[in-house]
Amino acid sequence: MLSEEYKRFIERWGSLGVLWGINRSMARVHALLILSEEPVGLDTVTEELEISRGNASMSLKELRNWGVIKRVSISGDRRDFYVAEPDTWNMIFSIAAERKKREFDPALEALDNLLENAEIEEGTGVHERLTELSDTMKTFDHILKRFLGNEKVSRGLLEMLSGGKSI
Amino acid sequence: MLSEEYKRFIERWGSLGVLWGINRSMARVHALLILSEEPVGLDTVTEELEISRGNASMSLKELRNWGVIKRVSISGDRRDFYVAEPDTWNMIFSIAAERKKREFDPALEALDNLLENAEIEEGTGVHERLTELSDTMKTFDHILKRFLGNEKVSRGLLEMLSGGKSI
DNA sequence: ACAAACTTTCAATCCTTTCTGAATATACTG
DNA sequence: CAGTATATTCAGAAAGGATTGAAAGTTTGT
Repeated sequence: MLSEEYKRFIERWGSLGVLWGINRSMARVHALLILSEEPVGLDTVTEELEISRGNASMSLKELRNWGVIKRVSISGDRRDFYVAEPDTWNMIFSIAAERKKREFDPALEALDNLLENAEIEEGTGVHERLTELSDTMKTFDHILKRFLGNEKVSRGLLEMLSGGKSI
Repeated sequence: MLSEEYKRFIERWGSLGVLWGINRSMARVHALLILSEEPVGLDTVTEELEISRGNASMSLKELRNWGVIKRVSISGDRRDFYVAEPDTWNMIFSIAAERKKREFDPALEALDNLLENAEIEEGTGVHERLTELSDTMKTFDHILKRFLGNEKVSRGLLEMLSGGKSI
């Protein structure tokens, strides 16, 4: 049984989930796992959050796809249990990587597609703007890839940067 | 009158908009401005995109809030016209800053709120995880602030990083 | 092989968000 | 200042997504 404060947090996290492109249920389930001392099973999720089994099951699956929770087994129990990803950097990187894949990559692709297929006259403002946008996004992409691709390196960089050294 | 290829792009950008937390109409309007050689007025938007005036007006307003389009005036014409932000780095930074504000900041706030109000016993796994998550997010926040706060510095860094130097 | 647990699917329903269009406000012109 | 062009707002309609619950399917452990 959850305290009022915990419940409030779960609801708040859930509302935020909508802004994040994951849905309310998923975010609530995630919050529940973050707040749970013990691994959590499907039944607990449905009971505490008052959502259907189907919804709970799907949400857990999606959260696993995002890499922010993990399945664990408890010996002597046949059921599946879940815990939030314990490494918070991992969690943040997983989210960032997943969102890049879903939101950024397709946009860049759409743009390059357009540049290839629509025969936009060179020298026009539109052509110039689109190529510039594509270039800028590619640079961004490049940086994100490096950043998210090599965890250890990134952490080092992050810690260094956050440590007060001027960029 | 837009070519088929342009129309396809606009629709594609619109679908992506949904993933981005801005809605389809806003994203379509944005795409239209990106593709337009000339400044675009409200009427053009409603006609090309076949949306209501109200929707077009709201979308333009929101896009201005995001800082990805600008209002311009054409002498001799009383109406308002709009163009896409011409500086693509600016555009990307605006989007990043806006999204941080909407998605990241409230999450961090919710977390710190919880830590303050719910008296979670120190030494428990939950307490440890929550403080660690908060710390990690604060580091992230710090970096993002620096990065987005000083445009010139960031650009320099970006260009340097993308220029092949190993991190 | 059986049973317990979990997953998937899907139509019906509920809830949210988006869009419309008329009403309202604002700005410009002569 | 009256009249007209333009822009914005907002209540209600429409569309779109999420959730449920039940049924069918799958996996796992004994």
